[in-house]
Amino acid sequence: MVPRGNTTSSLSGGGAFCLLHHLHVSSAADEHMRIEVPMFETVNTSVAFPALENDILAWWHANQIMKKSFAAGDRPFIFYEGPPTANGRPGFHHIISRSFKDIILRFRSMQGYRVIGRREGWDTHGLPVEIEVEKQLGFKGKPDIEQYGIAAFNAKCRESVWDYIQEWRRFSERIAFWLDQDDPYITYENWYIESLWWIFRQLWDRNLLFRDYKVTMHCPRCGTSLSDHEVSQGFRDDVDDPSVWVRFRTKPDTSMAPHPLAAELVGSSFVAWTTTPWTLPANAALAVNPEAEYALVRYNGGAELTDSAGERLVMAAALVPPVLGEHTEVLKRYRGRDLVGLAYDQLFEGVTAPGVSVNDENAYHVIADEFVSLEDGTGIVHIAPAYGDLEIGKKYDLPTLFSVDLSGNVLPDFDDLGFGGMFFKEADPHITRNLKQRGLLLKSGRVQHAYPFCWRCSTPLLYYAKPSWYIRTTALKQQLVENNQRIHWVPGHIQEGRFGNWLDNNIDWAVSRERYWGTPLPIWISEDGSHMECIGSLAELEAKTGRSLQDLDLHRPYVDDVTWDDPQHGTMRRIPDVADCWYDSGSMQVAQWHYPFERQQEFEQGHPADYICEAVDQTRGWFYTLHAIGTLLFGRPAFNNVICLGHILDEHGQKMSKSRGNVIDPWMVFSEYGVDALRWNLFAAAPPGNPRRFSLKQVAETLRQFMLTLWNSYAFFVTYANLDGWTPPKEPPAPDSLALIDRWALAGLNKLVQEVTTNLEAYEVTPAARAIEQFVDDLSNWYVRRNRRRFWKSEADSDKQAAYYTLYTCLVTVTKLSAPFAHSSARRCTAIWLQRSTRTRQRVCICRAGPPSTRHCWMSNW
RNA sequence: GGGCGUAUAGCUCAGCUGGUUAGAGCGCAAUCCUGAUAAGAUUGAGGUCCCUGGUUCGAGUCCAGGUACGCCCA
Repeated sequence: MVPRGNTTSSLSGGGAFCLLHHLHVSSAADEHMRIEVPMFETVNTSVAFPALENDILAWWHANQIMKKSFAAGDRPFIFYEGPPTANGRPGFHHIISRSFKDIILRFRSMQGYRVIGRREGWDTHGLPVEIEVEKQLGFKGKPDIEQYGIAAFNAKCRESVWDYIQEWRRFSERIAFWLDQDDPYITYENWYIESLWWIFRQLWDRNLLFRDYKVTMHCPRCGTSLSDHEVSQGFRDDVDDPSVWVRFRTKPDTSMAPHPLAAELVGSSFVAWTTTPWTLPANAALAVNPEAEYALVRYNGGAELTDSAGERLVMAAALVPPVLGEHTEVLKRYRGRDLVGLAYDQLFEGVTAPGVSVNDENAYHVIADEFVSLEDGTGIVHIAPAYGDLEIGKKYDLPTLFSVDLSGNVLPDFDDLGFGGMFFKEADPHITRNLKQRGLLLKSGRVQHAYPFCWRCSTPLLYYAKPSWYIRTTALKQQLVENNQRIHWVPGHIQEGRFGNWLDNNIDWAVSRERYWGTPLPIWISEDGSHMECIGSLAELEAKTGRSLQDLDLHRPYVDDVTWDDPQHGTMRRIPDVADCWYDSGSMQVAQWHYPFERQQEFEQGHPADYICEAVDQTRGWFYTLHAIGTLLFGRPAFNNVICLGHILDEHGQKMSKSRGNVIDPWMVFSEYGVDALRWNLFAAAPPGNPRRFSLKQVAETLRQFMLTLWNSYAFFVTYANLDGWTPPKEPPAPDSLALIDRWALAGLNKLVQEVTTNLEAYEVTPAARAIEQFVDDLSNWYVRRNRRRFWKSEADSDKQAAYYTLYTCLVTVTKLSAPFAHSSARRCTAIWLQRSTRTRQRVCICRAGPPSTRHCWMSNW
């Protein structure tokens, strides 16, 4: 029979007790009633762990164990919960991160710490949410949203983030991950946003928040720039793209002081290579490497040269053979810098941004710059400032010309040429054909290379020069690097490796998004564009407008309606941008307390975190934004210890994904094997930093090899202890009354306690779990087997007492040690020990049972 | 193209600062045991420690180059 005591009452009234031989109940009226109850609750060897775990869950609920546990402890231990978004279901990988979070927190609780920050956190803003709602409403892009109305759209977003909240809670509870549900931090709350504004204001005041025209990766479908970490998630190798070599015909120089080479190059062409024909109408210059050698060659379309055949082309000398083949004749050689200033005929009529007049004096000339490489292409680079070459454009004062708009469609100016209005990728062949018809296409082909796509919607991205807001992280790069040295990383190589390298190559953080559902950037700009203000609190905004804004929803569109008149600069209006949602989550170190407006003490006590844990994909996500904001605001790291988890793979080493159909349903595992076996397997099977091959076979094996071995060791003990009416002695027996093998077991136990404690304190979970496994194996298959006769014999001599004492001590201690790992079963077992040994019928939560102790005499005397 | 990581028995993994004949569990074969066991004991089969070169008296371990895979960056 499975023990089913999910309440205290079932323990006293359970039928199991009637089976015991020594049970004798005298009159209830008798004050000195002798109840020879069995000391230990009987243990069923055919235990069903899932049922047992559910009983424990019910008991937790009934007795508010979670709350009691949160309130216990004195020394603070700070944890930051990385907020998930509840608009998707919790999956298998969440079991790993939540289990690795939980084990450290439980361990620290048992050591007497009070865990701060053990609360739910919900990441509610951002493109992922918007995309989900757009899908739901059948939208294709931003115009649909505008038409639908921002207010209504954002209301949908606000709802949508709670779609799976109940499932998340059920899930977290089932895997025994305790979070305070009554005090969650939610990134869309006004109070949370106010803290985010405060941070922006701090950065603003220190000139760390700025606007700049920079080339961003722009998703034409989502209508927004993507941050680097978003872009990086969408790179695809082997993207098939056009590869075209284009003739740029030299232009006769009719000026007063003609270029020295102009005359001899009349009638020849520069050859440039590109994989993005759609940028050619935006061409503003051609760039050569100043030091490289260029050649004027005669070329006859690849055919053998005859006396007068062929055209004359200019390109890097070293690249002539790979590009043009062997049938060429070099007529002349030049240094790159000698070509500077030569003019060429523009391919298309350039289009400037509406209302912008540009100086095109410098356009359509050759420039020279070190960045030009000779590794591929022709050594002559086509420059389109608007689509990636903005820095060069600035440097050489080139006009910024456009060929496609922010929706990715070719501008209507090109309607006459037949490709106006086309999506830029579709326009490629039309542009190529146009060049061919005009004799400007030297050759074309296809190329496989890496190209970025939107990580959400798989639309090819555009490099696009747009005004954006940045956090100037590069200004504190040195400090970012130094603070990283103070963080304890598990596994250690992340520190110098992945994270360290990322910091070494730090670039400013593009923090603005031209979207709707997010934290509005608290920047107001005057009508004439000459004056900007950053608002750091609601009170400040009220002061500006002179009215109460207590009922204002700080989201768009409501916040956009808040304006005021500046006496010098006219009406101040908010810029339309919202914040990158990584800014929201990275700021939780401040905003989860609504600091500095409320809960100042909790913030001060709770920064930095002692411990965080997420998967390796957060290196450039949450780990980074936490670190960046911590360093920018407070000059110190935001966290001191971090376990960085590898990804979960299926048993064949393939990534688990819906499309592959190899996703394991967590609930199936819970009901089949139970959470404890699963958790134990995750802790013990492989180090957490490695990618993890997972199979159900492994869980089954953990259940058999470890869980049941431990359980049955209990069962053995309970069976005989109850038969003998054995009770734990108040004082441990003298070491010399113990048999050698007893002392061997206790010494091993002693070592185990130290090993597990040391490892968990170093955030090394796997060695700790493996040590327990080894000990349990030794205990069951060596100690118990060797000593069975001592428990069987009828006389209750000191030898028997010693055996009971030894086994009891080992089991109780192992139970405590394993409580942070496999909480339900451990707690279940502990209930058996503790409640009976103290003769109370109160169940005691093992987290509050105190840490396991070591006895030095065991170490020295066996 | 660059960075980080991984590569040890059929499978999952140990092998610390170089040091006898490279280990464990599972799986496999045989024998035994089983009065807590979904167990266990003993024995056995099973290894080019990814490859190549180098340092060394000695390399799974250190160095260089390469291959494959994973993740990240461009």
